[in-house]
Amino acid sequence: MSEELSGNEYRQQRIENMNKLEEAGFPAFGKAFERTDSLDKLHADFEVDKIVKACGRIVAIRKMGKMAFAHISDGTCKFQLMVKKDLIGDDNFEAFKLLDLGDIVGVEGEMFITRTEEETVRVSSWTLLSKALLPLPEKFHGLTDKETRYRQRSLDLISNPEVMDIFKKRTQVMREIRSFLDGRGYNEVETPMLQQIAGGAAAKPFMAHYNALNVDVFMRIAPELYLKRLIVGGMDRVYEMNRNFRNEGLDRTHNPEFTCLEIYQAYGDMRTMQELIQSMFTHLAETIFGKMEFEWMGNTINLQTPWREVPYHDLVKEHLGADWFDKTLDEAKAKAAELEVHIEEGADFKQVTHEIYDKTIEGTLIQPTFITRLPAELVPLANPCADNPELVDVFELIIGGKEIAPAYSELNDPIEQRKRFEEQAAGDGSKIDEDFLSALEYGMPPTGGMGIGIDRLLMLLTGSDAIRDVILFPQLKPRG
RNA sequence: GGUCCGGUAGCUCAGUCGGUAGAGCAUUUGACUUUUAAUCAAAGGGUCCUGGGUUCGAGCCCCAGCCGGAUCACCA
Repeated sequence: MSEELSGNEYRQQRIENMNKLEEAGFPAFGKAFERTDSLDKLHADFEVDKIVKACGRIVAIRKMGKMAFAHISDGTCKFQLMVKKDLIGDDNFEAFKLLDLGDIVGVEGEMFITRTEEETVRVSSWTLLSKALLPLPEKFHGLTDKETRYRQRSLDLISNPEVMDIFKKRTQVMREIRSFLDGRGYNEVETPMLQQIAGGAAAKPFMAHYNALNVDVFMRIAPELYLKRLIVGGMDRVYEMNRNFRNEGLDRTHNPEFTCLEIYQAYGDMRTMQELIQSMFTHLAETIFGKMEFEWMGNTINLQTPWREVPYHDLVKEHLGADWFDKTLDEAKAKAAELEVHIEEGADFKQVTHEIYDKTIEGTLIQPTFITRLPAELVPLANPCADNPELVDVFELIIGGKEIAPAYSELNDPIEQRKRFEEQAAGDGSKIDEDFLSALEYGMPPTGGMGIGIDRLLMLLTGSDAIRDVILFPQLKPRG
């Protein structure tokens, strides 16, 4: 309440200024303005004495007796304006002095360079495009309160250029991913977000009700089972990059809706995906960021390929000793206790090993690393390795100690697939996607598939520590 | 969910031992034709997150709650 009341004082003053401006012949909310170019382009094509039309939000203003300087910003960059009373006349100058920080204006004038060597527009006429009734955050420190930044992203974008930059990078990355994949012959497709069976992953779904059919539907947790139907149908290379929804916790690396890129390639396998992701990531790093080294969460990460590849068992032996897989269950549990890793009742040797891996090994893999040949129990939807049916032909890509992308040589045996679904569903037949299974029974070619968490990739590329810094409108609790 | 940290002017932040609520920017008024965190002079602006409690007296201490952050746990 207090902020609204005192906010109203600022608002009241601005409304008074607005009324005075309107009396002086400056309507507060103008029409479309045909500018010569955006402010970054005006700087790029700067020419002394060139007459230009520019527009933007006033982010700084220095008024003097008979002249004034201001900076406008349009989200690309800033540009300085100079307004002189003798050039634009008394009335226009007095009206200009009624402008407030945050107002959006359009100006016309010739470009020149000031004594302090700043490219500037000498204003010959100006128009008010939109009056700002509320004050902007402070110019020097900007807006730093994280809660306000996430809740009022407009303000965040206005006052923090580095935030604008991150989201422009996000746009570029997504565009470049599409053009990279399109160039390699992959088809972008859209599959259902509303699904009657939420398959393709193990996660709690969001639910909704579809009135027209009178059925409950789920927001998808993964597009996987639909993309594989397309592989069966003969779309040999498909991808989808869009939102998944998971009704689970929310923290620094999890948002309930997140963007995932899933790629499938018929007649390929996990190796196909391994080549693809290395080429794609280095391409993004080079073309958009112009570098291969990224600072992320206190580490320097080098994306130079080829990336390290290590079979799961070798990695475990590296950290836990060459004789690890000769140990007994009790010895393994003792080691877990020593490492302060909590083990559930009834865990077997493989589960103990994986728990230790999860808690103490994965986080140490800072440089890009493919973990391959995982135990089949850990990965239910992958084909076994040719030389060992207990292992599956997959990789998990770890960067900065975080899982960035899993890839599989996809399971295409419908009988085995049904068996695994039945184990997963634990007796609840309504959870088994029969339609998908019958698609598989028509025959799915050997297929390589991969999922990439786009938000986490962007965290890495932009050096962001929190997923909320790469999602424009992150989920927050309603204000109390 | 556990633990720890935070919430004070529009914004960024101070606030000592429990004793009249502070600064910078922003705002208002005045001066100022090359400023750029403009400068100079003056002024106004507060439900100290909410609700209880202790006390003669609470921004400060205690309890409960709300929101945010960090971290651990859970969760493919």
